[in-house]
Amino acid sequence: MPKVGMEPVRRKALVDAALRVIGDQGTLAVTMSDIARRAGVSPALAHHYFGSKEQLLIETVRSLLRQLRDDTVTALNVAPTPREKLSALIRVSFQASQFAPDTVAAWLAFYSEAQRSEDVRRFLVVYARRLRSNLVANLKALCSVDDAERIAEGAAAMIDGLYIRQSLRSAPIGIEASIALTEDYVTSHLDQLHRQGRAK
Amino acid sequence: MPKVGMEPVRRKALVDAALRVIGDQGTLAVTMSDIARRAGVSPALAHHYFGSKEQLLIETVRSLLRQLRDDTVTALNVAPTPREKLSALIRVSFQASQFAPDTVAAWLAFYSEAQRSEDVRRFLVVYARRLRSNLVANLKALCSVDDAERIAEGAAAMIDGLYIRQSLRSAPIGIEASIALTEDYVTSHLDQLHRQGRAK
DNA sequence: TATTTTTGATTGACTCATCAATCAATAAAA
DNA sequence: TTTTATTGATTGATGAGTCAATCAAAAATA
Repeated sequence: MPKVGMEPVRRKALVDAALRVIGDQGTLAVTMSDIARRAGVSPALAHHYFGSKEQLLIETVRSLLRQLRDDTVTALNVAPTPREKLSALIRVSFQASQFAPDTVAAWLAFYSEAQRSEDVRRFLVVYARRLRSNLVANLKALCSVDDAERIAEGAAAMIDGLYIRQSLRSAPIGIEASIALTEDYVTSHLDQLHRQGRAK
Repeated sequence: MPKVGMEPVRRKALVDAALRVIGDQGTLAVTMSDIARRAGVSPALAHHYFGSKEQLLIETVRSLLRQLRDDTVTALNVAPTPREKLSALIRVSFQASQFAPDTVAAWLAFYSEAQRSEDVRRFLVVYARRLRSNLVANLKALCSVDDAERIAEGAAAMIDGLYIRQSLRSAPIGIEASIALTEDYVTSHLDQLHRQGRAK
């Protein structure tokens, strides 16, 4: 069995397994055994490569965020105009992979963990800032900085809120409806500024 | 010490203590000992009255929701017109007691727990439905049912989203700003319908 | 009124299970 | 042979839940 060069393979397998287990159980209170079993290795190996559960969890948030960032960069590159970039940002937030019940559950778990772990909190703050600044940057092309910041704040809140409500699975809102609602928010506010002669 | 009729006193003290400890630590993974200590009794007594940790936690969500419901009823009674009732609903959501960091942390923890506990989930679904139906009921007086449902969905999402973002304490949005953003959302959409002649 | 009995309140000590973390041992490649 | 990968076995800590025993108020009885 033992082959050389397994480290990166195992690390990735363990991080992926962690995300799946966390999504499944909807909590960070999963055991190293659960994660290791899902990754097909022994718990001891997980400790060997990550040192501690905390560290594995941190790598897991990091990985989730990296995925989202990469998707965002790609989507932004494809969209030509500021207005289309705004739509792209919204679409990426609700894309299937992000909006799947398991992923939503994992996000929620990380938000909760951020109350305790300064490291996890820092990562989530980075995500919040990035979304906000992407929105502001493109809104600025369409209205004043002040208005851009206000609209960005609202849109970001609406995106996060739709996630939370998705997590309850009571009246599943659906990807399309979520996108429409957020698009509508942005459009409606930009239109309003337009009528008031405050748009660019 | 032992006096008769302590049961209701202890139950309340324990539920209150649970909420405080959960808010403090930002997680439901608190020990019965922590809760009992905060309530000034032994862990055994907590078990005696609630049977299990799960049950104490359920009573705690129930209590949080009851508080919110009572505040909502009061606020709605004071507001005379539908439009003012809408403002009242928004204001209650962000009132100081609900928006305090500890309370926000507790809400988040419960949302996360809802992924596991069907009981907790049910309570949160009730909250979500109640907010939605209160919003719809008053919006219906101002626009069509379809529009009312759409706007209610958006406003509810925005409220929940502002909570989440509050929990990160990165760029604290503040009570006033949160209320303004949500008010703005409702006003702006109602105005839009008005211009399109779709308002009542 | 004085005494006994009953009952609710309360806890310390204990059990049992779980889990993160460690480590010594093994196996395969280099 | 040295290094890397891997695990089974073990440990130490923690925490939920149980239980038998204690204490004092209240109720019943004399």
